Amino acid sequence: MDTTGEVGSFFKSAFSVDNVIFGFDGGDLKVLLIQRGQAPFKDKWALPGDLVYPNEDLNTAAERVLEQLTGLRGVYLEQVKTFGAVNRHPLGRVITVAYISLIKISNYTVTPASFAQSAKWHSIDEVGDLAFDHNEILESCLRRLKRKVRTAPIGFELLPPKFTLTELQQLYDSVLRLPKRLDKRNFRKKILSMNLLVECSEMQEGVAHRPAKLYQFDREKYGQFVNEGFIFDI
Amino acid sequence: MDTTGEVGSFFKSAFSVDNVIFGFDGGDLKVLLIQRGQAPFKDKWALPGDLVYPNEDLNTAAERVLEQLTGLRGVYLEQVKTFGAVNRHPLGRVITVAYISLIKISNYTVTPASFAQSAKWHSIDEVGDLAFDHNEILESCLRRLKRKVRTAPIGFELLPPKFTLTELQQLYDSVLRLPKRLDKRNFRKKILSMNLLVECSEMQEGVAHRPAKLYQFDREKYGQFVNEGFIFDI
DNA sequence: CAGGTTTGGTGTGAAAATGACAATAAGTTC
DNA sequence: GAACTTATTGTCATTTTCACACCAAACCTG
Repeated sequence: MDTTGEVGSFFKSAFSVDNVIFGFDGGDLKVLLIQRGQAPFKDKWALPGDLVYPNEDLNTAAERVLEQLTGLRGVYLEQVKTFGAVNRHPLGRVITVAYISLIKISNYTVTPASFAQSAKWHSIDEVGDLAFDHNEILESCLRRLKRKVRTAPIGFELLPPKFTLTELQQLYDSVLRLPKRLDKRNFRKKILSMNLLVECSEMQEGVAHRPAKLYQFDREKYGQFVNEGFIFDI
Repeated sequence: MDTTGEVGSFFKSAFSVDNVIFGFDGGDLKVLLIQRGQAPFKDKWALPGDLVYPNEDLNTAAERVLEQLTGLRGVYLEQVKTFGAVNRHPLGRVITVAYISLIKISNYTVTPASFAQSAKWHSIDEVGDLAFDHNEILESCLRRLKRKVRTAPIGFELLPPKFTLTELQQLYDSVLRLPKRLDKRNFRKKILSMNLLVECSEMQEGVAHRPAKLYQFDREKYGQFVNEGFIFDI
């Protein structure tokens, strides 16, 4: 970083964070979008985001945006990419840092923050034209999610603490969208062989068929295994 | 992105790009660092970087920094991560977008830009204390390189157009730093089985032992294969 | 030019991982 | 209890991975 000369003349820009909030409800992968209440792009759907406060870290800003919208704290958050095309924002030079967050959709109760006219879950392939360059941002984040879900145990962030193996597989199927769905027997073999899931004593309830066993992801064990060189891979 | 209220009050920040320029000379993996000529951090080694011009895209800025320093254009460039801790820059709020570039070290001839007192290749593990948060940035970029070199054919960007299989393997060994070096026979089998290398008619020259065959990476074939679903993996 | 030195180049077999495949079990509903 | 729905489980063929050692070809030296 160089600071020769008139640094001051450069301080005419702002930066924002935009948050691609993913959720999963057993069917499709979903994104939480807000409908803009003001110009520019009034009434268009957009990613939740905000300008970063002058004395606020980037991650903090992303956490804040998420909390204002959902009331949730301490959820999975990952910086993905920064978008800085000169004219991406009509009101000035604003670059934006895109984040992914993964939340358990059942924990979410509508809390539209003041800046959102309304917020709604959209199926990942029923997202229309978004404000700004948000379609591009969403694309990038989705690609990142697809890669990362196979190399790190982050899929569990989208499921309730206790889940069935079928639910877990459905999650992978919806995120990855492979030409062929995963094979049930092979999937179970693989995920169980990692020894990262612990069987709960309880069973699934309220279903009109044979109830499945519930499992939990063992975060501690995962930490140990990683230290021993284990690499998550599905 | 929200723009309610006094947008103007936020436009007091600047952003920069910092470029982690990797090179390989047959021995260690190297990074190109500059020694700062001014405060802050005068005389400290730092990543080459610069503030982004008001009407300049981020990628363009990264390309510019690279060209000013090395005279090279059109080389591999990848955005890695954005660093925005509030106090990372002593002179104001400056967030920086970190890029990796990979260059063929032999193409590089010292062209210290006006902003650099001097520029020098440093072995990746002989990098001392850097200015700003540049050690952290370098760490991130190195991690990214280690991952990416195994999942995309970017290693070739660090080698001359024609190279021997031994050189290629040495490159992987230096980048990955695995507990055990790669097995020569297995490595050659794997890389050749991808059908991405074409044998040149020429041989290695100027070595005091049996000269090796030279190979070239076939970028076109790689493009085709990717379209057919091929995934590079070493 | 012969012998020594250095790196280049090559194949096999055991073990592990992958991937395709279908029948029975345990509940629910009517 | 009959029909329905989803849960649960194992085998085998194929492919991939990984460990491992020797001869060949060129150069250098004396």
